[in-house]
Amino acid sequence: MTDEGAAFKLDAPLIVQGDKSVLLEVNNPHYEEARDHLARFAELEKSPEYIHTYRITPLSLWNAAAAGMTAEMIIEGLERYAKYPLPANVLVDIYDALSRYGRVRLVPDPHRPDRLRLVSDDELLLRELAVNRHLRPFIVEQGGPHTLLVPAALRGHVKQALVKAGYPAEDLVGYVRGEALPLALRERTLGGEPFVVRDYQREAAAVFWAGGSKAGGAGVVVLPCGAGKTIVGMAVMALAQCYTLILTPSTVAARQWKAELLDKTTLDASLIGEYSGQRKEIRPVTIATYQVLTYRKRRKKGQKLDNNLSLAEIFPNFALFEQQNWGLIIYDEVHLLPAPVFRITAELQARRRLGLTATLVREDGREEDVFSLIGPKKYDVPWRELERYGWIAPAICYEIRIPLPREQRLAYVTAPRRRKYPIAATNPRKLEVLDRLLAHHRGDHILIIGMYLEQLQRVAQRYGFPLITGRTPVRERERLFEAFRRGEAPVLVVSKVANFSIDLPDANVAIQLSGTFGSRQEEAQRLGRILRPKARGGQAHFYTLVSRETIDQEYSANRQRFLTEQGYRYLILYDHEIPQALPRVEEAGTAAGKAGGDG
DNA sequence: TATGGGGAAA
DNA sequence: AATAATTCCCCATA
Repeated sequence: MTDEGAAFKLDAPLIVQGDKSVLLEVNNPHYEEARDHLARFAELEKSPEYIHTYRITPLSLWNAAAAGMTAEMIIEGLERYAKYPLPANVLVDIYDALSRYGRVRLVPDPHRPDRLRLVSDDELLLRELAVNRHLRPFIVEQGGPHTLLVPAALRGHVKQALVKAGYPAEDLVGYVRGEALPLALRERTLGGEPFVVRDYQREAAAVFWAGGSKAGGAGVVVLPCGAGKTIVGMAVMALAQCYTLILTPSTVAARQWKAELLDKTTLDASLIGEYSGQRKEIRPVTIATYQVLTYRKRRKKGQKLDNNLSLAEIFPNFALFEQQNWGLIIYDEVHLLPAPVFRITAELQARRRLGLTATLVREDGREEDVFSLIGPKKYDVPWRELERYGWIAPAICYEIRIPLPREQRLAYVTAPRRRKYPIAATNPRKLEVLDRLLAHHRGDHILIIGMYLEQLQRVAQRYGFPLITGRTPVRERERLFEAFRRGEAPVLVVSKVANFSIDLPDANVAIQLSGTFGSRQEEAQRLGRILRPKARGGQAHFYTLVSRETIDQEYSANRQRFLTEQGYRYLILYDHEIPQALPRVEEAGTAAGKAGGDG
């Protein structure tokens, strides 16, 4: 740092621009501190090799405000890490956004249970909102100079409108208690291991719960993969002591929740139900999949539009929300929440809602709905905090660029658009690099992942590794996973077998031969779930092999962003640098990931 | 109660 | 935007 008060600090990592984008230098010694600060109030937009771009938006600032940040904290941090003085308009906009948060409050109307009062000290603001095009449809009447009256049933819709209008409300209407359900966290798991809730997990639960007050009870806890979001959920359940509905992205996740609840809480198995395609149990604690909820009756030929149908008619399983007096609804992986569940959530504003996720960014861009309908961000923890205590150890990610041999190159350039990707993805030179990576990682637990079955079959045959695809029966999968876990079959070739969730064993190396078109978001999440560092100290590695100068390489840009968002280091290497540029396996744990591979 | 086909999702 | 594989749901059949 140069002397204070100076206009330029050229060794600082950030450039804050007038359009509210923020550039962050990756190779700066203060990169990690600056990233941890930025991540609290800005969204990562792009993350190529050297410069990451973040964007400060009203929504990202409101989330920061909800999690307890002030404008001063945000600005102080920006000033600390910025090369140049902050543009004046950025300062103004930060103060402005933070001052807007909570300037209007939604409170009960003591005389009319069917009404809510939208109140503010700012008379003029209320007048403005009364005629605002988003909000106007919901206003029943003016209830005095500091009050607008809105229908209680439209609580969620009113909050959505207020976000659109630029004045997110603090919701102080309160919640129903729900049917009581006594439960506690256990001090030892079923296996007899001591079970201790980590400080940040306890704190996240406490901040969400806010002593049971109306100020708490709805919002999102953001924690990286592997940081124990389920435990935060259980800790909240232990505070709430009520019937709880848990929504998860898959049946496997649902069963993991059940196993965790049995393992770490005093709940008896008879109190926990699974509501999925296979089972329809409704118990005091019920775990349902998003998919079973969003199931629609097949439409008859004649009827095309759902216009005249109520939500409950379109989605018969939404009835679940009414079948118990739920006091708490937990939305696991809230960034994957399907759109129809937002619609029902708008009607459920009187129930406490906890969202759990590693990232607020959604691929469909509906972050606003998470904010207004589930709730704002209540808690997050900087990466380095978690890493320092060894709670998480994100893998190092390598993108290895491999030229396309002349023959395939020819086919590639002449192929129609839709044939290009398969040609690039199945580049035969990828197998040579794979050879070298396998040699480099001899003795490790390696997963080879791809999306073209033919390519995977070739790999499996070449080395005699077992192959698992969607068609592999569950029993067979389990047998192979078990062999993998025991080290009898240290390398497994897998197609994009289902979220990897079927109890896929931990690996410390994953090699992706061809990427998926699906959600990068999910891809990044999966990675967190499967890549655990070997024993203690050993670093986990993720390699993506892409064909150089093809759309294969283009597609990886998105993946990069999501991986960086989840806290992974991302390095780009070229095929001829393998394996020299890789950290040696024995010292991988200590080699801080700077493999030094610049093209 | 298990199995398989069809369809939708994302 | 496009793309391939896979899951999960329901329902029909045994």
